[in-house]
Amino acid sequence: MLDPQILRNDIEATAQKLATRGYQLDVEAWNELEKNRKHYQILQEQLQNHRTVKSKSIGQAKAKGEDIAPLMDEVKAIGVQLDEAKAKFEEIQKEVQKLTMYMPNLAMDDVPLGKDEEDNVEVRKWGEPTAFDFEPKDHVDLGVKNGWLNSESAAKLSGSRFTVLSGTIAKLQRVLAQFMLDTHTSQNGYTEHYVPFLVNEATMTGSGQLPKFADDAFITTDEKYLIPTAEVPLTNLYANTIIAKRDLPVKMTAHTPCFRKEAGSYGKDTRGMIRQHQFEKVEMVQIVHPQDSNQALEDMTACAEGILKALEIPFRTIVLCTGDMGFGAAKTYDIEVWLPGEDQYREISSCSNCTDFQARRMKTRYRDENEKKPQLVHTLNGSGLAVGRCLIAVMENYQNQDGTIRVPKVLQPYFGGLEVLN
RNA sequence: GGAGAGGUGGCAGAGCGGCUGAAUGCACUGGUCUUGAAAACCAGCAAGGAUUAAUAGUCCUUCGUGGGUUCAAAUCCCACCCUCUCCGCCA
Repeated sequence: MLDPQILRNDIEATAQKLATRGYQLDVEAWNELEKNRKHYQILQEQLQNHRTVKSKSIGQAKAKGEDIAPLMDEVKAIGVQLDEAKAKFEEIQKEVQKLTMYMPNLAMDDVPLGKDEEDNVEVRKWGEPTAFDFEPKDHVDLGVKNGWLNSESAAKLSGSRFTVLSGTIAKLQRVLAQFMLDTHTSQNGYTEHYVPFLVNEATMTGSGQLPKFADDAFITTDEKYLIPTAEVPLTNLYANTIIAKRDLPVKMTAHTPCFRKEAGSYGKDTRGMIRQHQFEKVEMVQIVHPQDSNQALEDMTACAEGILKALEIPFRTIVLCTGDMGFGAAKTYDIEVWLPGEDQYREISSCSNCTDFQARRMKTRYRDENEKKPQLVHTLNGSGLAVGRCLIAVMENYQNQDGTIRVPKVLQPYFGGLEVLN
């Protein structure tokens, strides 16, 4: 949610900024709505005040043994007016809510302007696309050939966009997640958490998935949502909380499955396990002082990159343009890993600074002795990394001509020294 | 799933129709005392919102959530949610 103050006092500039993100705000209609809001809010509060004052005088009159009948009639009349004003105000508030809850965050000034992924800008590149002296296969061919990967079985069990992993590849995925978690907790200062995979509506709203993206999430019969990312439970751990300034920054990580309907991507990435309804991810979340969020984004992105460097897999990092960023983000870096099977870079991590956008929805604040009131924190989240896609990246980059896969050096201890999977 | 108890400020905990945004204690902040600290004593200390140039003042809201009764609700009624204890079931 945006700061209501800027929507009142700086509507023109805000509308322009929103436009860079593909959100068209009808300024005239907004101003009209805002005018009404102000009128009815003031009216309602005044009537409320009148009633309270009069009601109290009834108590006093009664104590003195005076006749209270005329006073009671008067208060009753105020009550009727109040109910009317209240109803009107609530109606307006609902409209305001409807607009503000669907407005994306504002982009930071250094985010490149653009319409879609075509306008994203590469900021750095690590390594060169892996060279092979044979024609590299993609993860599907490698997986099916070795009995590691089976989408027919998954379809039988569940439907499309699911995969069954078997044998050493199933273990490789587990090991990758563990390696990531170990790295973030022992080297990067994150605290590991185990969190619920089903959350309530308030939690999904706090981090921005609802109400706008209801169609992307799986909902259970008792109104719980399957988490689309661990960002949701991790960030909301601090919903409705005032954090002491000395406890910032909070750095959390978790390994969870993620569930997504992929409603908007029919026919896209249907081959293999690039885009699934269920996938594993290690997530990083930071809650920081507003002054520190820019630096925290750089640090977090470096932590995600660090995993790929340790695995020795080539990647590049891009900064998303205004039009391609997610709803709650003010600035986002995507890390794209090289996939020989596709002969292109594919997203494996997305690290975002959400500034105070989620904090305002969640009411997450920090207390500074120098400030009179608690202030909103900034929140950040980033994949560190998408485990399923990382599995693909290892398979494709570490493949041998005979279809076996070499184990990256840093993972070998997890396999008891094993160097090749077959 | 069944029975019972309960949800009040950062925490603990009173209040059970108007004088209660809420006693008291702890924690926290400032001060007195002290070489310094502790103790003691004094003072302060909820959040959100509207208005406003204002972090000045004024006003509104909030005692789990949502409804209801009433001139007036933390306090009475109803529904729901959550927590705890016991029983049942179960990895």
